[in-house]
Amino acid sequence: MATSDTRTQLLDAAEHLFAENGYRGTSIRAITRLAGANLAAVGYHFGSKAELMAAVARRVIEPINAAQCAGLDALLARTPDPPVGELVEAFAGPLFDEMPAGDAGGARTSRLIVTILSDPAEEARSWTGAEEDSVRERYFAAFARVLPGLSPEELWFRMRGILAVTAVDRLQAYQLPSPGCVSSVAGEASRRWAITFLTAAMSAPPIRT
Amino acid sequence: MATSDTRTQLLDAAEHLFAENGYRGTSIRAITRLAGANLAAVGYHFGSKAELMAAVARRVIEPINAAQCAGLDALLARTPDPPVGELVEAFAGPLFDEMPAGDAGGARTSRLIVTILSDPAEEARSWTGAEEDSVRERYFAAFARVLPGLSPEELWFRMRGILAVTAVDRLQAYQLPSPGCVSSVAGEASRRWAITFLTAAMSAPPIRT
DNA sequence: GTCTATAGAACGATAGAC
DNA sequence: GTCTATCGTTCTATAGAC
Repeated sequence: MATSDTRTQLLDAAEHLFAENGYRGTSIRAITRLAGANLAAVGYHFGSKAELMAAVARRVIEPINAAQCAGLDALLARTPDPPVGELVEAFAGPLFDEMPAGDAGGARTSRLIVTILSDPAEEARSWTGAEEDSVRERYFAAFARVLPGLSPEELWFRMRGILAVTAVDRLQAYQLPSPGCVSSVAGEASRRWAITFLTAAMSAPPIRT
Repeated sequence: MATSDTRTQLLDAAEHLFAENGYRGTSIRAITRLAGANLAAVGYHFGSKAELMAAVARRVIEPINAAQCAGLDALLARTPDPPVGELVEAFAGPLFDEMPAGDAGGARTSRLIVTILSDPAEEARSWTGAEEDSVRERYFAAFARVLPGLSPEELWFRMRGILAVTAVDRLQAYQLPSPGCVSSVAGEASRRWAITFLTAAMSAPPIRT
């Protein structure tokens, strides 16, 4: 791999800094400094700062997508009507699992995903692709089948609720001061809390329209 | 009020642009241009861009806080153990209500709140104050009373879930492409969906530790 | 209280030597 | 594939006239 260990170093550094400071809060100068590379390296390897961010987003999102997809396949192979809780777990679980790349992982990756989903920069519109959309549509169909009373609109609202709770979880833990009696949270407990919380929420009776 | 209609114009313009483009994505040049004011006006009236944002945040958050507070008072005046659903409504409802300032309101205000809560800029740490913390602690105590089986940590997780679902709702609606069969969402329906979703979630049995 | 003018710093991108 | 050097832009903040 003489062909660019630099490329990977840049991806690692960018993932770290974009998660920490957001897209606009991160300069290519800071990225190349952390990566031990030259200022011009981003332009050479990725073309621009926006394309570097797109590559970072792809690398983080791909394993999550694959796990969501595999989980749904495994579930539907057993039965066409899985319990709501197992659907929730297959959909939300991968968002809590450790990411292969990066060091401390968890919290920072969560923050990166929130950045990808919510950064107001115009460039952000191209950070996610058609694959994520198709996975979400497959889950949408599966949920619709086991929750037949829900209108498509309310079901879509609930699925966005899953994303909100899982993606924002650690971000808000990081920013909001908690009441004195609350000790710091363990990652694995947080995963089970989320599945419980969201399974009950998804199973709520539909609104009468 | 010869003494500065400009001040209000700046607040309105800043609220609009910060919600649309985030803190770093908004320049004081854009703010003063939209406000019809001079470039130096921000420095004169607020001291700096960061202090302007703090003022914007205060103006948006204050009525929400007051409504949350009043709702809890009214509830506890009736009974010390209100139903979970009414606690959820008193806590989350104000986040859905129209804001007095600003024009089109709803969706943009939601995005502004997400910016306030999640902007990675270091300045953002001072955008919320002690009052919001104390309101959250009062709700925390009320929820703890009617949901006695929950550990403080799991309860705190669930309260952050409420904030995540309500605050992120319209933001994600704005950014994620929805499945084809989902038509665009009405604001008032979204409020009832959220209360239903969150009441069921808060009422879920606790995790065995 | 409003304006012009500018200081001073940071940024993304790239041309061209090696 | 890596580096230096720099161009052109944009930003916040502020000094000083009115």
